[in-house]
Amino acid sequence: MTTLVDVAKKANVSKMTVSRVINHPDKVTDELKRLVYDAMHELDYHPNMIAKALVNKSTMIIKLCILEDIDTTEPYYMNLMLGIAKTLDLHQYSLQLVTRRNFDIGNCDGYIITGMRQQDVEWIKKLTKPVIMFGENRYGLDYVDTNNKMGTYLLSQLALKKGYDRLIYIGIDSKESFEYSREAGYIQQVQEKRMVPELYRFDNHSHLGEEFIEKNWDNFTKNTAFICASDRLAIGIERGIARRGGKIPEEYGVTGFDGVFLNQVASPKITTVKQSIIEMGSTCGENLLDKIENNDTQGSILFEPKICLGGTLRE
Amino acid sequence: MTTLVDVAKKANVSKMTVSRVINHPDKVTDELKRLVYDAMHELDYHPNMIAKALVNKSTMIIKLCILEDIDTTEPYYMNLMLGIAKTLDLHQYSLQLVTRRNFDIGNCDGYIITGMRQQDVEWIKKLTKPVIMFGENRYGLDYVDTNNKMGTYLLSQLALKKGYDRLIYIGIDSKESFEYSREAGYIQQVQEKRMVPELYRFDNHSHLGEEFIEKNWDNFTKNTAFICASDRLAIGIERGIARRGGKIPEEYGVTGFDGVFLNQVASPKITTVKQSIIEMGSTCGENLLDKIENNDTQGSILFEPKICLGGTLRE
DNA sequence: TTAGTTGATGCTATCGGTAACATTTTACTC
DNA sequence: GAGTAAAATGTTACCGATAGCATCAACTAA
Repeated sequence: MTTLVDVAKKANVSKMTVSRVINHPDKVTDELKRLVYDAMHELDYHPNMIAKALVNKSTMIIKLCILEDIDTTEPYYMNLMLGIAKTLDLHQYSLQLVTRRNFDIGNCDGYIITGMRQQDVEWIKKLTKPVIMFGENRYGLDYVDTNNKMGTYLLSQLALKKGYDRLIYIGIDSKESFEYSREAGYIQQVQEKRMVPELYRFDNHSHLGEEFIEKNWDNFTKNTAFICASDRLAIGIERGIARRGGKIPEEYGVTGFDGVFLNQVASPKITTVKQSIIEMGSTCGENLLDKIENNDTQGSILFEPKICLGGTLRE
Repeated sequence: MTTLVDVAKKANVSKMTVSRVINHPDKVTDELKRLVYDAMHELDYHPNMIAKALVNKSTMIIKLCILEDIDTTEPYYMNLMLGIAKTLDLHQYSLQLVTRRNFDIGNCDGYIITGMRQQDVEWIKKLTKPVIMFGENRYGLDYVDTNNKMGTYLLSQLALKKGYDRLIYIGIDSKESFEYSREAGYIQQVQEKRMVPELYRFDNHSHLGEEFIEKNWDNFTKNTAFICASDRLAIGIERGIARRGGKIPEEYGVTGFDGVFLNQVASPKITTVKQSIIEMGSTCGENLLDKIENNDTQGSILFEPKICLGGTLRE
C-alpha cells in the first residue's frame, strides 16, 4: 500500500507537504499541489484511515443502537440502516450495530439511537460522544424524524376538504412523543375548523381497530373519516368498516401513517403519510458526522410529511 | 483513556510486559501477570483497537456486500445483518454495508458477499482479502448456507411417509446454485423410491403458482404433494388448490422452503424448511474472522435443515 | 569456577499519519 | 540592498500499540 512517504518521495517534497495538500490545501503553492496530486494519482494513493484515526484519537466507528425489540418483518430498521450506511460509507466511517447490552463494548465516535423510552434518557444524556436520536423526543436530545404533527394536520385537512364532516382520531395507546405530536396535529386542524375532537387509543394492532369499529358501528354516522396514527390501525379500521358493509371512500374515509409493509396487503390502499426512512437515515448520518467533525451542534431535523394518496379518501 | 503505559506504570513494569500479558501470556511469569491484570482492572483498561490495527496493518472492518437489489420487505437481509453484527461486535470488528458501486471505497480485512451471480465470480476471485459467500455456489468460493439438497430431500421423504403417492416439484426458474440443489434433493428422494420426477419452474411469485394450479387442475390426481422451492410458490399453490376446492392436507400436500414473512399470511401455515438466518449470519462472521485471524482456510459450512411443520401435510 | 543456554523482561524502532515548532523562502518597505 | 514580516516548507515528536533484538539473571554442564 502506498503511503504519504511514497507520495512525498515521488513528488520530491516532505511528507508534511503531502499531508497539507490533503488537509490544508490553501497553505500550499499551486505548483507543489499539482506535483503532489500527480504523484498521488500515479501511485493510486489512498490515505490510511486507521493512522489518521490514531492521531485524531477517533475510531471512524458509529454505533447504531436499537433499543426496541427488532421486528425483522418490518422493513423499517433495514431501511434505516441502508440510509445510514450510505452516508457512512461515503465518509469512510463504519457501523456497529449494538443493543443496550453490548453498548459499551469498544469505542466509537458517535451514536445514533432509536426506539428510546423515557427510562433511557438518563444514560443517553451522560454519553460523552455526539448523539443523534432517530425518532422525536421531548427531552432536548437532537433527533431526526418526520414532522408528525404536520402529518396528521395535513391528512385531517385533506379529509375535510374531501367533504367528510366528522373526523375521528384513532391513536396508539402509548406515551411516546410521536404519538402526542400526531394527536396534536389532528386536534389543531379540527379546532381550527371549530369542530370537537374525538380521540380513541389502542395498542398498535389492526385487529383492535377492527373490533372497535364492529362494536361501535352504530355511532359512526356516514361521512366520517378516521384519522389513524398508524397504517396498522388504519387497516383494521378499513376492515371493520368493510365488514359492517360501509363503503370506502364514498361513505367513510380512512387515513394512516407510516407507509409500512402491511399497507401493500390492504385494499384499497390507505391514504397515508409516506416516510422515506432511507433518506431520513442518510440525513441522520450526515448530521451526526457534522457534529463529530465540525463540532457542530445542529439541533433536530424534521422531514416534511409527504401525503401518499391511496383509495381511502374520496376522489 | 488509559493506555498500555498507564497500566505499565501502575504495575511497575515496562509496557512491553503489559502487551505480552495480553497477547502472549505464556511468556510472562504468573506473578507479573497478576500484577498487570490487577492494574488493568483497576484502571479499567481497554486496548485501543485502532493502534493495534495500525501495527497489524489491519482495519477491523468487514464489508458486507449485497449484490441483489434489496427487497426491504423481506426480513432476510435484516436478519443476516443482525447475525453478522452480533459476531463482529463481540470481536470489536465493525461492519460496512457496501454495494457493487462503492465496493472499493476504503480498506477492510475481509468480505461477506451475498446474492452472487455468475458474472460476479471473476472479480470476487481476484479479491486479496478473505471472503466468504452467504448462499451456496459452485465456483469453489467458501460459503455458508442451509443444506438445500437435504432440505427438499427430507420434505419429499416426509410427504411420502404421510402417504401422498405423487410428488410434483415446483421450482424457481433461475440458474442459481441453491435451486439446483433443491431440485436435486427432490429428485434423489423420488428416484430412491423408483418414482418418476415431475418438475415445473416459475419465477418466484405466488400468483404464478396459483395460476399453474388453476390451469392444470385436472392433471392433479388426489393424494399429490407439491414440493415447492420457496414459501412464496407454496403459498400460490396452496391458494390455487383452495380455489379449485381441493382439500389441504387431506387430498393434497404442499411444502415450501425458507420461512419468509409471507408464511405468516398463509392459512394453513406451510410445512417448510426453517432457516435461522440470524444464526447463519453469526456463523458466517465467525468463519470469516477465523480466516482473517488464524489464516484458516475453513471451507464451506452447511446448516442442517430444520423442518417446520405447518398444516399442509397430513397428521 | 566459568562459559553457554535458556527464559523473562526491557529498549527501540515502527506502523502512517498530524500538530507544533523550526527553518527557509518570498515579498515588501525604506 | 538590508531589514522584516508573512508565507511556504521542513523537522521532530507523538498517537498507542507490537515485533525484534538487547539485556540480564538463573541454571546447566564441563
